[in-house]
Order: sequence, then structure tokens, then C-alpha cells
Amino acid sequence: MTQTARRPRTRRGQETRAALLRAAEEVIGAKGFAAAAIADITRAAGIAQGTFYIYFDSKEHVFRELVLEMGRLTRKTLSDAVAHAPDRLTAERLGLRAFLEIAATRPTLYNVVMEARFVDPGSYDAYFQAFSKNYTRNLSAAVAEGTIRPGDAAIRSWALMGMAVTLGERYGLSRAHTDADRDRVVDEVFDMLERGLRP
Amino acid sequence: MTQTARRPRTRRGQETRAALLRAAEEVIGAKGFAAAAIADITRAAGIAQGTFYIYFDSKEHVFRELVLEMGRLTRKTLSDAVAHAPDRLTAERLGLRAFLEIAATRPTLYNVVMEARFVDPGSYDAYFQAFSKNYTRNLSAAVAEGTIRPGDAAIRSWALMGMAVTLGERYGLSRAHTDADRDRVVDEVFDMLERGLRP
Amino acid sequence: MTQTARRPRTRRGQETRAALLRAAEEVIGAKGFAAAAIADITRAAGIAQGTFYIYFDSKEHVFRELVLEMGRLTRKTLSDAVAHAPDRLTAERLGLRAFLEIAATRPTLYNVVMEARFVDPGSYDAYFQAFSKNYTRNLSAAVAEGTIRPGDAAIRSWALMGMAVTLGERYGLSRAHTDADRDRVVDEVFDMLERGLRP
Amino acid sequence: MTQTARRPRTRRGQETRAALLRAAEEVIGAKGFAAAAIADITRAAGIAQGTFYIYFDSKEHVFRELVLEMGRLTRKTLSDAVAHAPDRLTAERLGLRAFLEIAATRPTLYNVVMEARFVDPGSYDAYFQAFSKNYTRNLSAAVAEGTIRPGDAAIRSWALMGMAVTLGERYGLSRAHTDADRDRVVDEVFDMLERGLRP
DNA sequence: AATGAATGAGAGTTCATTCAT
DNA sequence: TATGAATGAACTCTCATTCAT
Repeated sequence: MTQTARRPRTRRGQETRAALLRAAEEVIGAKGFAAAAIADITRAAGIAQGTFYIYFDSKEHVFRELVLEMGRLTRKTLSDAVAHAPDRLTAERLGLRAFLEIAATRPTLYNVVMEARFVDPGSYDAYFQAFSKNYTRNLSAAVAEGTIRPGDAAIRSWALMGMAVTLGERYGLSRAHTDADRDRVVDEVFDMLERGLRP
Repeated sequence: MTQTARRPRTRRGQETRAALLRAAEEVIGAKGFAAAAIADITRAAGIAQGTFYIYFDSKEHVFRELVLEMGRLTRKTLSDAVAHAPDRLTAERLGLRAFLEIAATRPTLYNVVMEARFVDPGSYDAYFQAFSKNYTRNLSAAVAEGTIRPGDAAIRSWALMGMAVTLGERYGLSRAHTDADRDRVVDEVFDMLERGLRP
Repeated sequence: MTQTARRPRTRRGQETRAALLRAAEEVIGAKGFAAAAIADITRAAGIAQGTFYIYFDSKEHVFRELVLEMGRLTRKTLSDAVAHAPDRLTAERLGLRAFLEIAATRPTLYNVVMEARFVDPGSYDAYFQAFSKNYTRNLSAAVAEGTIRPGDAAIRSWALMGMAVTLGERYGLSRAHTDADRDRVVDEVFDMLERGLRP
Repeated sequence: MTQTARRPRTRRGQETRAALLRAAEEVIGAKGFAAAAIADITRAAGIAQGTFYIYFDSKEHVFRELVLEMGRLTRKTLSDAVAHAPDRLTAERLGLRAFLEIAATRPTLYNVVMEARFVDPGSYDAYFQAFSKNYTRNLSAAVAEGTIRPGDAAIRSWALMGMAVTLGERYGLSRAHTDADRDRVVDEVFDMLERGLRP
């Protein structure tokens, strides 16, 4: 008869749950999963410790929700960013730029996804497999329509995602870099990607 | 402050310390830092729990040692692999191949470094900064001598390292992939990098 | 830093905290600080081990609280005892008598303060400095009004406090001595103090 | 067949044992019994940890030896100091002065004896009972020969010892006080003791 | 829906002591 | 006699989770 996390049925409940999610993002994203105590989260949310378990089954549970949220956010942001791209390569460029922007804007959420590899590999894999799948489809299409040179789309997708992730970490998360820096990063990287390293 | 980790003074001590390092790599690399208990490590090493603290100050301490070890290993492996490369681009290709091989051969150590971002950011940064520095120098030299097209070497180094890291994760760690797969990955990726995506 | 001892917010919490203080006094006063395990204290209080840390940050923390409590108790008891003394010397006598009574009545708390010298020198010093200050002021006043012979009040205060403490230990703590014994001790000591040892 | 502490049979053994005693006094007297680790002691003595147990059965064992040593030292020092006293009261005065000197000269050993109350009550009691016994005998004799006014010698002995102990702590141990301070303390205290507080 | 107290398993760490050399 | 490694019991403290109100 143990109680299990419910969906909020009232306005107040919705707000509490939302506050918990924000607090969890903040705390976990800043201190890391292990160092983040439920007490830290509820304190940050300004509610009692017990309340946490009304909305989430466990610490892992909120964590997973956050990863899913980042998935939705990334998908939405990228598809918006790419919506009016004139061609595939430009779409890629805009996608990378948008991704760096996410890292800069939501650094804690970004951290959460990265840590998922160690905290909840399942959702980590799901996150990246989803992107890879989509990415691979786009790249294949681009090849098919002759926009880019032929090549293994899956491998390329992982290579490009790896780049994006690390660039997000270095030039997005870091408070030391500006929007202009990120613009330049995208330019440099796409110069390399489009035209290759050969002289 | 009362006692601090000693360097072993006898043969036996050296062996014990080494056994602990191996066990720590195994256990932490497999279960993750948080889930790995000191008891797990000493059990794996076949020694008493207290013995751990003769050689290491804390769990973080062994962890840091492992990251350093991975640093040495990577440096050595890559420099060996690249030693007889005819030109810069080939060197890069050999370097990536060797890196994937490390991931395949020492997956647990690989995991440790990746988790360092969350467990001991200092050593994580040190690890990658060192490689970036070296990488950047090589890329600059290549530009200078006309082997590759001009471009920001630092940004390129992070982009390339990001690729390598993720490819190591996907095609190196995974038991599902073979040496041949890794060869192909390197071919594909270098095709893209050298000649670019443009048709 | 993640969590810190709370002040209880409910009746139940207050009772639990109080029970812990009593149990700590009992156990630490009886076995000594080092030998007293938190588990002993919580067992004596009839609660779970973890509950201790809801109300106290550490073993040192309860210990300090006990020393403070002894400070309050002693101040209150002595000032009550002395309230209606007709003159300074009588006040001193009543004060000593009351002090011995405290030792007899709260032996464990008495022990705690004595051990504070080794466990928490800060609170030990605070305890005695406070008394010395007060004592010194009284002695100075007595000299000023001609009730006692001139002499360095600070030195006298330490000498008299030293006497009191040791007599409390020998004739107060010990179950072998009775109230009558303590009366006699006070008589003897004050005979010496008032009239001196010279024939 | 467990090995037990032996008396040293060689010159070298004697030196090692002596070094351990000195180191134990230093370390235990400075950090307190609980905080002093055997490793601290052997490190201070410049010998290996295991060697400790060649000469002492346990940590308590060295501690007890130190208390005994302090007993011998105090007895010797006081009896030397008092040897040529012209009368009983002067002897008391010289005794107190010598005692303060011990505190100033051997502060760590002094601390050890004080802590004995909590670490090894048996030797603590033995230490003070021995002095009280002797003290009581002297005071009785003084009364008998008319040098001091009649009064309970045992009670007086504890009162006077209590004074001495606390004065030793405040004016002897403290590096803030000088020999001159201690002279004055003795003067003040004996003025009070001899002539009484009454105007 | 919310609160705050309570739980108790479990983790890291210390250290007196023993052992093999 | 001395060494330094090894042991393992014991202890403090943390924290996810549950419970009563």
C-alpha cells in the first residue's frame, strides 16, 4: 500500500512539482547527482522534505525526468532553429549554433544529461540514440539528394554529435565565452567540415 | 593530518598498491564512482579494507591516480602510434585509431576519465587541457607547413577531441564492435575531415 | 554543509532533543567522551542513531551544549543560594556549599565540564573565565567595602575556584560522602579561609 | 604466546624506550590521549610503528608510565624544594612554588596527569591519594606542634591541592606568565592562607 | 497536499594491535 | 631489536525514504 508518486491534481500541486523540478535541475546540475541531497533540493524549492516523495518516486526519478526534459528542449530548439534553413548544410550549422546556445542558457540541464551516462545509462542512451537516429536520417537524405558527399551517415552522426557535445562543454557552459565566441566556433568548425582539412 | 598515504617501501607494499590500483580501475570503471565502495575494491584486491588507506588517502585519491595513469597511457600510446607517420594528416588518423584502441582495451580506465568530469573536475580538465595543448600545437604546425588549410587550431582541437571521445565511447567501449569496425570508423571520419562534406 | 542541526519545530522534536541531551549527559558523564559512542547515546535515549544528527552536528556539539547547560545551572544555583546572604563572606560560604551540592546532584554533568578541558578547551575556558570574572568582581567589591582584607582578587578567585572544583570532585561526586560531610567540609575550609592557618 | 612488553636488555633498547616515553609525553600532552595516535608517537620518536609494542603493551600502558613518572618527579622536586624550610608554613609555600615551576617546565607531563582522570582513573587517584596522604601527615604534624591552627588535615589537604592544581594550570602552563608572576601568585595565596580573609 | 520527524542501512575512515621478515 | 605491512573492529556521519499528523 506504499504511496507512489502522483500526478498533481490541483493548481497548487502543479506548482509544487514544477518548483521541485527546477530546484532539482539547479542543485543536481551544480553539485552533481551524488552530492545533491534530496534535502538540498527541497530546501532550494522552499518546501518540506517529505513533499518530494509526493511527486517523485526517488532521486533517480527526478533525474530521469530532467533528462527527458532536456530531450524535449533540444528537439524543440533545434527543429525551430533549423526550420527555415535553405539547405542541409546550413541546417547543420544552425543546429550546432542552437545547441551551443542551449548549453549557454541551460548549463545545469546540460550537465544533468552528461552525467546521465553514469547515473542512468538508459536515459543517456535513449537521449543520444534518438538524436543519432534523426541525425542519421538527415545525413542520408542529404547524401541522397546530393547535398553532401556520400559516406556512412551513422558514423558521421556520432562524430558530429561528439564534436557538438564537447564544443558545448567548452564554449557553451563556460561563462568565459560570449555569443560572438560561439559564432566564431561554429564558423571555424563548419569551414573544416564543409571544405575539409586538405589545403 | 595524523597519517597520510605512504609510498610503499618494500616489494610487498608495491604489489599491494598496484593490486589496489587495478582493483579500483575495475570496480570504479564498472560500477561508477559513487556505487563503488572501498570494500568492493579491497575485496577485489583480496586484502583487508584498512589496507586501502595505507596507500591512498581517500576514494577520490585513487580516482585521481587512475586519471593520471590514463593520461600517461594515452600520451605514450599516441606518441608511439604516431611516431613513424609520414605526414600530419596521417598522424591524426593513426592517433584516432590508437585512441579507439585504448577505449577497446582499457574500457574501465576510459570510463574513469569520463566520470572525472563529475568526480574530480580538476583532473578532468588537466587531462583534456594537456591534450588540447599538444593537439593545438600540432595543428598549428601543420598549417604553418601547409599540410592543412588555415583555421583556428584551438577550436579544431576541441572539435576533433570531442569526436574522438564520443567515437571511443560508441565504437571502442562497446563489445559489439570489432577492430575492423574501428578501422572503418577511422576511414569514414577521415574521409569527411580531409575532404569535407561538400560534394 | 549540506545539512545542519535544526531547532525542533514541534513538541515531539523538542522532547526528542531533550531526551538526547539527557542521554548524552548520562553516557558521556559516565564513560567519558571518547568511550561514549553515539550509538550508546541514542540507545539510552531510545531512538534511532540517525536521529541524533537531526539535532546535533556532531558529538562535540552535544558536548558543548552540555557544558553550556552546566554553566547556566551553576550560575542559577549559585545566585539563588547567595541571594539572601547577609555579608560577602557568608555568600562565599553558601556559594561553595551550593557548588558541592551541584556536584552531588549532577555528577555526570560535573564530569562533562571537567573533561571539557581535553575535549573542547574553548568551552572549558569560557566556563571558568566567566566564573572567575564574576568571582573577581565580588572579591574586589568586598575588599572595597572592607569586608575582607586587601589582596589580588583575580589570583584569589582562581585559588578559591581550584579549591571548590577539587572539593566538588572529592566530596561531591563521591557517593561515599553525605550532605553532612559536605557541610563539615565547608565549615573546615571556611574556618581556614577566614581566620587563616596561623595559630 | 603473544609477545609482551619487555624491559630493554641493551643500551640501544634503553634509548629506544626512553625516546618513546619522551615522544609519548610530547604528543599525548599536546594533543590529548584520544587524538594521539601510536603512529604519531613513533613518528615523533623516529622509529617504526611496530617497535612501540616491544616496550609497551598498549597505549594505556605508556600513559600510565607517564603518570608514574610525573609522580616521581613531583615527589622529588617538592621534597628537594622543601628540604631546608625553617618551618612548616614556609615549607608549604616553597612546595606550592615548586609545583608551579613543574607546571611551567613540564607542561605536557602536567597535562597527562590531569587527563588521567578520564583515561586511567586508577593512576589519577593513586597520584593524588599519595600526595594527599603525605600532605595530611604534614598538616597534622604542624597542628600537633602548634605551627598552625587546629583543623581537619585531610580536608585541608584536598583544598590546598585543589588550589595548587588550578593555579598550576592558570599560572604555570600558560606561556603568558613569567616566573615573577608565579612568585607573586604564591605570595598572594599565602597571605590569604596564613592570615585569612577577615580584615 | 504538506510537513517535519524518524529511520536505519551503509559508507568512508581511523587506528590500536599483530605479524612476517 | 627493528621494521613496515596488514588487519579488522569500531565509529562517526549521511541520506534516501517512510510515517504520523
